[in-house]
Amino acid sequence: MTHPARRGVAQAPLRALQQQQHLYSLECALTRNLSIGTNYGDSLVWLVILSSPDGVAARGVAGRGNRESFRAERNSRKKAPPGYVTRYLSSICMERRAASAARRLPPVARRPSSVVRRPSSVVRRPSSVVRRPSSVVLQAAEGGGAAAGAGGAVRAAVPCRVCGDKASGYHYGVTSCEGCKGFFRRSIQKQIEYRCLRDGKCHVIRLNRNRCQFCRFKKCLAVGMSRDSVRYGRVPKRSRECDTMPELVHTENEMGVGAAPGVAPGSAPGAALGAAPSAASSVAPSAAPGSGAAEPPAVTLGGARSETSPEPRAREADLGLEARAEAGVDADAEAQGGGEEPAQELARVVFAAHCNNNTYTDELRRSLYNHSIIVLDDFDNEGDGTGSGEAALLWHRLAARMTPHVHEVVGFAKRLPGFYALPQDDQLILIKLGFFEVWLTRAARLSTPAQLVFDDGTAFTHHHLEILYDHEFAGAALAYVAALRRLRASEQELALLTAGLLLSPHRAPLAARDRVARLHRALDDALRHLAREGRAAAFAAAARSARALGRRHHELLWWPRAQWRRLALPALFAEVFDIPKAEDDNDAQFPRLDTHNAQSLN
Amino acid sequence: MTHPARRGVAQAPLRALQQQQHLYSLECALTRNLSIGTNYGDSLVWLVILSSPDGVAARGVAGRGNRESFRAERNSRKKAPPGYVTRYLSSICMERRAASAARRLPPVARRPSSVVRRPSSVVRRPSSVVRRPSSVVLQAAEGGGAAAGAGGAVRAAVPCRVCGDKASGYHYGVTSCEGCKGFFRRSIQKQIEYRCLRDGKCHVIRLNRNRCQFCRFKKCLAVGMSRDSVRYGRVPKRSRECDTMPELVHTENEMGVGAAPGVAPGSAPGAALGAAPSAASSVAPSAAPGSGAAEPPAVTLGGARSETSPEPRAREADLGLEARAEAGVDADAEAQGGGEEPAQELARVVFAAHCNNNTYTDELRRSLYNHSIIVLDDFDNEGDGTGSGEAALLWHRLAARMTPHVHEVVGFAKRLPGFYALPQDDQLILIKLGFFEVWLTRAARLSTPAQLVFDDGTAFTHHHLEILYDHEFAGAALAYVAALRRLRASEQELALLTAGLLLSPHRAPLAARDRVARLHRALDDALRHLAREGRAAAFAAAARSARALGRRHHELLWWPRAQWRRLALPALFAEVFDIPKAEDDNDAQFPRLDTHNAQSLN
DNA sequence: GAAGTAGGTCACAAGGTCAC
DNA sequence: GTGACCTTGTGACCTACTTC
Ligand SMILES: [Zn+2]
Ligand SMILES: [Zn+2]
Ligand SMILES: [Zn+2]
Ligand SMILES: [Zn+2]
Repeated sequence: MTHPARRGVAQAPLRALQQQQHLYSLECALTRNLSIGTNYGDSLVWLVILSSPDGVAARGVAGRGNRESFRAERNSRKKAPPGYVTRYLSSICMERRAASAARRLPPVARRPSSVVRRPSSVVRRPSSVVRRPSSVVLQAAEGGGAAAGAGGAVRAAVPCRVCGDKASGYHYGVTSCEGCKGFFRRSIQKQIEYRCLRDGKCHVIRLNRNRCQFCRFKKCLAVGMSRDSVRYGRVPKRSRECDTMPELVHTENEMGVGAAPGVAPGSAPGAALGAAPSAASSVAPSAAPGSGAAEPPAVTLGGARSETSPEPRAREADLGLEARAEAGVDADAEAQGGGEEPAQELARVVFAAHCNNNTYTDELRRSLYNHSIIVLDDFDNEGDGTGSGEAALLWHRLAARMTPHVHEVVGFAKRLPGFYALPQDDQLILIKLGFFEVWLTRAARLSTPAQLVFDDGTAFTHHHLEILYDHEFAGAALAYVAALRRLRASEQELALLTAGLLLSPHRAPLAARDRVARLHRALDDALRHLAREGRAAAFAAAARSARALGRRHHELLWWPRAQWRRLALPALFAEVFDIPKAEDDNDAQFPRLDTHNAQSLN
Repeated sequence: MTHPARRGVAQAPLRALQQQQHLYSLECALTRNLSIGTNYGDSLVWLVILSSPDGVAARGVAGRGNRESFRAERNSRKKAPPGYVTRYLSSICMERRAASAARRLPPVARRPSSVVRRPSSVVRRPSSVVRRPSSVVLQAAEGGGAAAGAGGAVRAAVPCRVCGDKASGYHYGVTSCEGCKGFFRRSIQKQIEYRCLRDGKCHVIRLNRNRCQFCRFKKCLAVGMSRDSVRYGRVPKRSRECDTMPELVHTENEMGVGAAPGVAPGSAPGAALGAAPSAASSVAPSAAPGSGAAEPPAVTLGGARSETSPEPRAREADLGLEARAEAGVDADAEAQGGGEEPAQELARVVFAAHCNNNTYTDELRRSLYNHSIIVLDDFDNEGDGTGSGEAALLWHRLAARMTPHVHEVVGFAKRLPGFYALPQDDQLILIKLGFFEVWLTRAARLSTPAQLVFDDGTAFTHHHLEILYDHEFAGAALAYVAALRRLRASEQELALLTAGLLLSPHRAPLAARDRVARLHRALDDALRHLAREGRAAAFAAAARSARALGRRHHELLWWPRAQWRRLALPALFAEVFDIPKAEDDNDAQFPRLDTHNAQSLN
């Protein structure tokens, strides 16, 4: 665990005290829960509260058998030059044995040929140190092999998440090319200040990546490059793909909800998995139309909708299925827990988890509205001059209100059947990437089509969201909220919906993807069972929208990531969103992007 | 649950806080504290890793049906339906009883406070053991649902003493991860000489362990890694828990220290562990990093003196270590609650309350400094133009870090003998007006004469304070902090001092002023008793300073009070400081008069 | 044997280089 | 400034060996 995946996604500072006693009783936990209601600060409390005796760790990996090893590992020989690909689509099968055995095999003789290599370079190295010949050799070998493989053809290269060029490995936490790797390194080494001459929305692709440093760097941050995400050393064996699940990782950013045209800067096809070909294909289409001048983005866009479901499943846009809520949804009433069928059983458990870890209730909403607490802060009337300052303030306001919910979501997740048994890294990944989606979904309860209302009665309007993120996202988020409201989902449905968002098997590098997929399916079934009629489709659409928003949100985090030092956001908040923070490093700081255009206040 | 409660809470967090809290058993409280202790505690990783769903144990995916596993779940849920609601109100009632009952008994019970307390430390491992990660198999074990109840099997991941990553075993005498093990091996194999590019105080954690070899190696040595500490072969049956002991070693180079001896920054004095010392010495020279140059020297604290106390229990002891020794207080020691004289008895109770509700411990301080986490945000380098914007941001940063402590102070107050019996309004007043003073006093533990350090490692300098308040106040606050540090107060003394600040009879409109006065006097006596010599006078002076600061602070709050709408600070924070907030005007539901309530008290 | 660690291995990525 | 190429450190896994 830990390693690769987590490293990338997770930042774990406080590990220091790892130990934890456990003597809390459930009572205690529940009780404690009460206090959480309030905002802020409960943080730590939760930690303990939820702890179980023995603390822990349930790491996944099925009990006995490792589930059959699917394709027996593609053998040690790395396929294409870069073997990283695999990393993303990790698999669970942990057959240590098998793997090792395999690897142990013919290490394949690496021919020393290359040793000779250009002497010149060697010479200049001042560093004394004994140099390991072996490595050199290897490298050389690699090179050669790679070339060959490439020629072999099909092994399509994995694309750089930033510019789409052929990636050379996993750099700074992201599959990227040499160019972007170098660029990012230089950027963080010296305090460079970039500036975009245009609107700060340049599309970054291989052909024009050097045209706007600002946007390139921004993109780097958006896809998650960070010094904190570096992964050293050999990549854990386990990460191997198994059951395909071609779900692309990120990539398609539909986010269609808002109806707004997706921006899709993130493009960077996540690599359809072993399907080198597939990846290629995905690209192709795009290329065709645009003639490729400078718009690879088109790709994503197109992909957005198409993607998996060609069928009429309500597009998120239509999420607004409206649909009468009645539908006897509350069926759940039979909580009496008799021997019901699994779906119901599951629904009940999830619902319980939801109730115990959620503050955005209808009741709260009523309370807020009743007292007409909803307050639109007249923030905007204030100094708008300093775009950056405004954004900073807003991020803090957001963080202050969102942070407490991290605990809730974690608590919720932990009570979801099967979640706790997943590898810890997976748990972290799921939470980090799913948090926003779940939060937004929950917040929808309180919100209105025009504003996102927090549990303390304050709210953010489209204007605020626009400053925080960008115009499109603001619109999409509010649209999602509105659509969800129109759905009039019951708490039970919401519970299942959010649970599904959390246990989303599509998240990038999940080690136990299949298990997650199974859990997800179960949740899906339960939701479908609960929501009769067309509502099921509506929920599915909502989930898609939420995911798209989540992906986009993740990218839009580039701003706070770049400004982290100045913002100094709450630790937990920073952690969930992979925003660097003081504890993480003492030196290197990110270059400051000029905040102006950086923001999409246009 | 939650909801209902939350509603209430939302309206009056503080009040709610007060009311609840109590029903937790001491156990619970203590436990909770644990996590809090580390402050850092609030990390996502921790949230996920350390806890398990409430009591529910992890359950693997059952053979085939996830459904299966799902089913298992519920028994844990003792309360019927998601018992939401009601919980809040009832709890309040109950708590009344419970509270009184609790209070009534001899505080004695608090036994192991010491033991439990200190989180990080050591003892942790309840169960068996450290299972090396490699044994993946083991991990998998939990597959069966049944396991849950048993609670067996699951073991927490043991952290690397050097970087906090997951340890893979006991290497070179220290529980460490593969990375650190390999790093240390290479380091001692080839005589490498590392150099720190900074001040030699880099915080070493998984995320940045590769950024500074010098500091990593230093840390390795500090925690006791050494070639001759190796332990071969199977581990003797029972010797288990011992290996953790070493803990204290560390390098506590409290600020003061660092500068001092110029040498061995890390020095790892005590090195409770065997081997370490020798190694350490060897390093120091090479590095001689700090060379004192840029240290925050001045600080009086001789710090280094530190522990050495071999015995295990000492650890948390160091908590109060210093003074404590002489005072013979040794609180816990006598936990057995013998019939001591009232003053001591009181001191003990207060100390316990303090320990259970305070994050600003010496340990944390050591940890922060040790890792030189202290980060001066370069905020000021940013746009200073917008004074207002800057201030707003700073207020948010302050609030984000201060808010969590409101809970602590409330918790502390509630455990103070007599406090809970006071009229609720008095309780509120005391807390509202005393909070800042108590907080500042506690924060002094971490701070330096030049900056106010928060528990997340970030800090505010005079400059920042000046922006928040004003020049004079900034200076006075820092001066107070410095003075307090010079006093070298033990935790026991600090506990009594802060208790006195809280139970200050001079606060404006107290209904039960006389009672408060009485309580205050008792505390005062206890403090005087504890602090012999002239220290008593010093403490009295400190208390006066604190009060003065508190008053001034209250006045200086005019700014955030006036700007509340734009700031939208966290609810709890706003409440303690009587800053208007959205919910407040609901009754009036309309106008936003800025200054509005605020002056309720005083 | 079983349990458990030092050391070795070598896939991999951070950084440095230096023609462009 | 960029990025193909190279050097070197890292750390996941193993093997060999030690101690119970
Ligand atoms: Zn690229
Ligand atoms: Zn641009
Ligand atoms: Zn380590
Ligand atoms: Zn260093």
